[in-house]
Amino acid sequence: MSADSSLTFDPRQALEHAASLCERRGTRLTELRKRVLEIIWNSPTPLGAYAILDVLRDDGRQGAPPTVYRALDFLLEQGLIHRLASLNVFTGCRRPDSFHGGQFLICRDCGQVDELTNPTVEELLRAEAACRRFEVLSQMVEVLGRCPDCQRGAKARDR
Amino acid sequence: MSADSSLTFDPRQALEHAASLCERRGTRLTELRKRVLEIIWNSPTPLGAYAILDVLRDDGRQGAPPTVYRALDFLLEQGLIHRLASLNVFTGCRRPDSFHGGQFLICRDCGQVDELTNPTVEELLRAEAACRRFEVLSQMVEVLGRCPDCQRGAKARDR
DNA sequence: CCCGTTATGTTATAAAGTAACAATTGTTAT
DNA sequence: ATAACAATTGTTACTTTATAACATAACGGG
Repeated sequence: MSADSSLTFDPRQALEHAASLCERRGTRLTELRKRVLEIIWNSPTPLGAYAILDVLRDDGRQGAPPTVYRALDFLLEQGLIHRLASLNVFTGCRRPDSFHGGQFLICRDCGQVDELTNPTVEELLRAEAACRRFEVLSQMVEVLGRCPDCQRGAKARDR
Repeated sequence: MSADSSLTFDPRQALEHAASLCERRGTRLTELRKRVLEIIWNSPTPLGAYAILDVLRDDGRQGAPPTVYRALDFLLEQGLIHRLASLNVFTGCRRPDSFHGGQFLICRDCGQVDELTNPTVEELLRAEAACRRFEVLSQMVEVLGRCPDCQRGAKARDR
């Protein structure tokens, strides 16, 4: 029952956290950027840029792709979201305080994502890079598979 | 000077290896598929689908995007190539015998790629997945950074 | 050789991302 | 306050990446 403040799962909490982080850093979490972050956090599964754009338009706001991509770029720079390259989607970061490479379990069937934070993996990769004199800028780990729910679902259908 | 048969670096060797693998498996490495694999292996850096298509057209062969994507799908299924999701490019697999998730060091500046094969990383991720009852289908690790050459280049330019 | 299967050709279109410039808003210095 | 500058957002147009759908051709076992 730990209230680990370094892990965020609740949209509202994530937004507050993001706001205070940006304030501390002197960067501007504008209305648009905040709204995009909110849209991402409100979604049960990661969203693509155009899905986010659709929600913005439902808001009544005008917008085109660059509107979204610029907001996403900002949020990525601030480490508030991650991009899942294998799916071209974006998901809220649960540990926005410390910059880190993303590690994800991605369900092929339902699209839900679980963010891992295994420091050993990160260190091993850093070590591999170091012994090749390779300078690491970012890491990303994406494990594709099936979540427990979807395994059960598939088994049920098999009967 | 080891002749480690499990590691392929030479295009010709890779093609022969691929051919014998497919024969053993009863899958068909057709002319087109073989040519696409050759194009990928001949390139010093990973290629995008449309770059491959350009080479095919230079060959005089007719072709459209599906031509390439279908060949790539086959090669991916056979584990003969990997896809680098962060760059939308494809690179030859150096260990096509054993199916495995890709682990790559990708140079941001020159685009060159080094394939890692760290079993501990793979095991750690499998363990993380297992304790969450997550069934792993594939893994991908992409470390973005700068290769030694490009670090030197940048430093030289800085002077 | 016939027939079902697999592979390739072809056209069209969807989806993802960016370039370039205009308009607006925020910030700073006077 | 307000001019001047910087940062953000709006807008149009376009590029790159990928797939759907259907036609044609090649292959492989009876």
